[in-house]
Order: sequence, then C-alpha cells, then structure tokens
Amino acid sequence: MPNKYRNCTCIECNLSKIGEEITISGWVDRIRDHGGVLFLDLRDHTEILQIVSNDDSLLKGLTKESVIKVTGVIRKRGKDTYNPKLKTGEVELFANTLEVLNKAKTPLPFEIQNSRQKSEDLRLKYRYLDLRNKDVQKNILLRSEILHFIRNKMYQMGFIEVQTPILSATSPEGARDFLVPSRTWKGKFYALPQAPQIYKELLMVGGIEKYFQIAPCFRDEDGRKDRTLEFYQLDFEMSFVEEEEILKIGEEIFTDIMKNFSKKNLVTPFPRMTYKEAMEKYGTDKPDLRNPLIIKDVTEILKNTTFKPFKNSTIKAITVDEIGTKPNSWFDEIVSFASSIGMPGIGYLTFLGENTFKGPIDKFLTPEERDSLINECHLKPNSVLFFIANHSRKVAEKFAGEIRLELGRKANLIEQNVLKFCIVKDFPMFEWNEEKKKIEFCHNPFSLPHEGRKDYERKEPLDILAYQFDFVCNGEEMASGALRNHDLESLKKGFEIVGYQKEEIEKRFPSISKAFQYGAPPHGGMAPGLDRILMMILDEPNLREVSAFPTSSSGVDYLMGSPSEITNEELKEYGLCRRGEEK
RNA sequence: GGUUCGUUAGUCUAGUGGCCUAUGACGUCUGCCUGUCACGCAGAAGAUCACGGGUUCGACUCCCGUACGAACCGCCA
Repeated sequence: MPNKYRNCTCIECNLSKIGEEITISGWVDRIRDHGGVLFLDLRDHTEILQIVSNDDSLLKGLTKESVIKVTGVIRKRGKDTYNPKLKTGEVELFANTLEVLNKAKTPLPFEIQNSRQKSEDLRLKYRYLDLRNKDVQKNILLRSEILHFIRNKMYQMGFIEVQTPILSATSPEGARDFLVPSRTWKGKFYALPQAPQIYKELLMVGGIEKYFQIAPCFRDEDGRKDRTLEFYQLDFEMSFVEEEEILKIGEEIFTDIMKNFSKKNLVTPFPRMTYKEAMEKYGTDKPDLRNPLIIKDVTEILKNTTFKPFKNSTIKAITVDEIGTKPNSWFDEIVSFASSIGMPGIGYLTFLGENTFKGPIDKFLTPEERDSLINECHLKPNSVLFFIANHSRKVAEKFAGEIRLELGRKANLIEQNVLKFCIVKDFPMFEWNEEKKKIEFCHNPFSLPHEGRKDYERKEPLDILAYQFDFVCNGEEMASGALRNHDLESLKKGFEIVGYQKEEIEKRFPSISKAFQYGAPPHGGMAPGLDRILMMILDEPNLREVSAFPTSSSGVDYLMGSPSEITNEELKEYGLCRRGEEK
C-alpha cells in the first residue's frame, strides 16, 4: 500500500513503470560517484534498484547502509547499460529528491556483501547487519517456508496444533533444566521444558487423539555444532497407534520436506535396522549410510589367536578395498587418528591375493584363520583389513564406529549429494553406566517395552527392548520417537529399576501418575528436529546459520548481553541471594 | 570438567628471535572523473600485535598462565 515512504518496492520497478514518478525507500547498498553522473544502489527486501543523478550535492555525506527515501522518475536504461544480474536491470530511477531517514555510522563493522566470511562472534554481535546479507536472509526465509509447509502438512493429516506451557516443572532424568525463580513463591522454581513430553501424553489422556506442535525445547547442556540451548521440534503424538503407523507418518513427513526443499537425492524408502544391528555393523546408533564400509565381527575367527592384543577381546574388522598401495604415511595417519581417540593401537593387514597378507600381524595367523578372514571379510587383492580389538564389546564397537567414519572420509568413500536416511529401532530400555555403576534409561523413560509389564516379570532389565526409534540422516539424528507406556504400574517399575522409590515417582510425575489411573489410551509419537532438518537441507556447518538470533556455541547472546548479572534487589525479590550472603 | 586449534588497524590477512618505525587487500576519509553496476585513478588517516608473567642482550615471533572464540570428548532420557 502506498504511503509516505514508498509507493512501490524495487522488484516492481520494471519496464511497465517507465515515465512514472515513484517514491521508494531502502538501504544504500553501494555508491558509485563518477563525477557529473553518480549511481546509487538502493536495496529493499525485494531487490536492488539503481538510482541515478547528475547532482552530486544529493550524495553529500551519504554513507553506505543508511536508510533513504528517493523520489524520481523511472527511466529505461540504454541497451548497452543493462545489468542482467538485477531483476530491475533494464530500468533505473532518475532521482529528484533524496532524504536520509537514518544515517549509518562509518566504518561498518564489516561489509554486508561478504559478512558470511567474517568471524562468527562478530556477525552475531551485529546480527541485524549480518541479516541484511541476502545469503543469510535466505536461510531465515526457507525456515519460514518450511514452517508453513509443515503446518499445512500436519493439518492436512488431521493433527491438531496445541501449545503447551513454557513455564513448567523440572523433570528428572535427561538433560539439565533451565530454572526460572518464582517471585510469588519464593524458593520455588519453574523449569523450561526439555520437550513437551508429559503435556502431549496428557493431551492423549485428554482425548486429543492427534496432536502436533512446533515446540521450543530447552536443555542446559554444552553446545555442539548441532546442539543449542534452545531448539525447535515438530512434536506430534497419536492415540491408538502401533509403531508402524508412526514410522510411516514420520517417513512421509521427512520425504515430503526433503523432496520439496532439498536439492540432494533422497533415497526412499528409508531402510530400517535394529539398534543391535546398527551397533554391530556401524558401531553407532546413528549410522551414516553414505559410507559403504561395514564392520565385521571376527572374534570367533580369531578366538584362538596367539597375538596378545587380540586375546580375550572382542575383535572388529573393517575391509577397505583398493587401498593396499597407499603410502605408509597414509596408514600412519590412521594409526595416529586411532591413538587420538584413545585406542591403544590399530592393526591392519594388506591382502596380496592367493593366501598371502602383508603386515606385522600376518605371522600370528594360522592358514585356517587366513582363509576365514579372506572369505568372511570379502577380501580382494589390494584390500586392507583393519582390526579394532578391546576387552569390552561396547568399547570395541564404539572405536570401530569411529574408525569406520575416519576410513570412509580418508579413502573418499562418502557418497556426495545424497540424503541417506535410516530408521534405527528396538532400542534397549536400559543400559549399564560403567562409571556410575548403575542402570540408566537408554533413551526415553516413557517408552513402552516390547512385552509391556510382562518384560519386567520375565526378563533381565538389560535385555528389555523398547518400541523406541530414531530417524537418522547422513549420520545425524533427525528425530526420536516411541510408543509410550500407558500402563502406570510398569512405568513405575521402569523408574524403580533405575533407582527411584515408588513415592518419588508420584512426587516427580504427579500428573502422569494420576492421569494414567483414569483411562489412558495407548499412544505414541515422535519429534523431528526442525533446526537439524534446515541444517541438512541448507548444508550448513552448524545450527546457528538457520536461526535468526542464535547464541554463540557457548550459549552467549552478544546482542542482548545474556546471560547477564542481576542486581541484589532483583535477587532478593525472587527469594535468591548471592553466595556468602544471608537469606 | 578435558583435548585440539585460534586471537595482528573497522574487517580479512602477511609474519618462524634483530631486516617490524608491522605486509597486502577491502572498508573509511580527501581530491579527480558523465554510464558505472565488486566503477576507475591519486593521496591520507587508521594497530598499546588479546591480557599477565617468564626466557633472552633483544619477543608479534619461544615458554607458562588467564580471558575470549571454534571443533571435539564428557554431558545431551
């Protein structure tokens, strides 16, 4: 709508406007003063428009990135002065008046056009300038499109959008909570939700059978490139479902989003594997299937080995074809990588063909062992077989997983321009924490064991599997989901196994403990990470690039200056006091 | 909490013990230029080399510590 600032935007300035007098506002992108004739690129959210004038007093004192309002007449450019790079490149605005609405200070902290190459802390400190860069803005625009797309999709599938509280209660297990002191109830705290888990289950008890929300989640843990203090999940939950239905819907959502927004090839359908299989073949619960290498367990083949480091150990092997002729330095780098991740060593053998190997371990092998390795590990001449051994099976798997990734990277085996999803399911309900010498939940305490309460009666806790799954893409965890346990007794049993008293559960989860006594439907759902989806689509190196106002990796917001100190008065008002001061 | 790497004008960067009174580019400022569009040309200003200590005749450079940043491990049901 025309107003005193503008009656059109840059993109609207085309051949149809020739001869018209227009008023337009925006930022000064560039100034080119030729003496006698001067050019100015005016930028708004749509495009750039070239302004021309012969009056050099018009530009007196004008600085880049100032906000100006220009009135003038649209002219057709001479043919040889078209600028094909601009959508407005066939026209220009001959300025009559130019008014500075807000002058920009000079020099700028960085040039807008190449802000993406600047150091990140500087960009974040001046995020509003960084956002003026079209390449930076494009991520925020895509985020908007995907949010729009997801909402449409969920509504189409019959889900109901429900917002759940941000000021909530602290939850045991899981990540550290962000706490918010209550002024009214001194000494008591709200907690920001790590996920709307309890609320969505209560919605199921409340008869909202298909719920979704694009939910903010907060976790007070150290950052990573794909982990921030606050992030968004497409959280959804359904009543009266079986696991397969959730997996199908999850797969449909991911497929639709990726097909619509990613330029990479999406491989469908998503292959599925159990947690056990993932750990055995890939050494991780989030396998990167772009990497063709597979881990083979050779413990049985080498059970009688005389090679000391392999004795009484789980032995994993990885075959890499066609690298036998790499220089020694190549293998030395693998060895030093192995030691950098804490491995005592890594053995390898080059297969020369026939029955012959080259390598220091060869002399410890019997002819039978050689034959078995050649057959079981599918060795071809010039293949190299890497051995990862450890007394602990878990540790051997973990190291093998890391070596698999490193070998894939180093041998250039990672397939490019492809999105390879997989669904990892049947996570164990519990796992043993060696350091704390106790049993812990492996994933989500609210998940349903395969046999429900029967599992608790018949099985060792560590053998119980859950209807718990992850969606993984290119080695990144993209979503987590589960069928939930709606049987209060077995839910409590689970908490008892990790060391909670019965009363404690009722105290910690008063809502669930009560609600599940009044007719809780079987239910389940999942939660794809919105920020990670964007990171994957845009091929960004970290989550901060897909958010308008991210904090630094260490959780500092340089724009707002948060976290910030507060005064003693404020502390007192919230019923808090500084260390060493009396209450 | 741990490991690794980093910190030099507004920005990015060169620099490997004396040749540094610190290089180059972009930006900024001044002047010239009537068709540029990453305009061009000429000139100028701009740096307690993150901070503190040490080694040395001498430290931007080597060592230790601190702060800050990033990636990773731990942590993230």
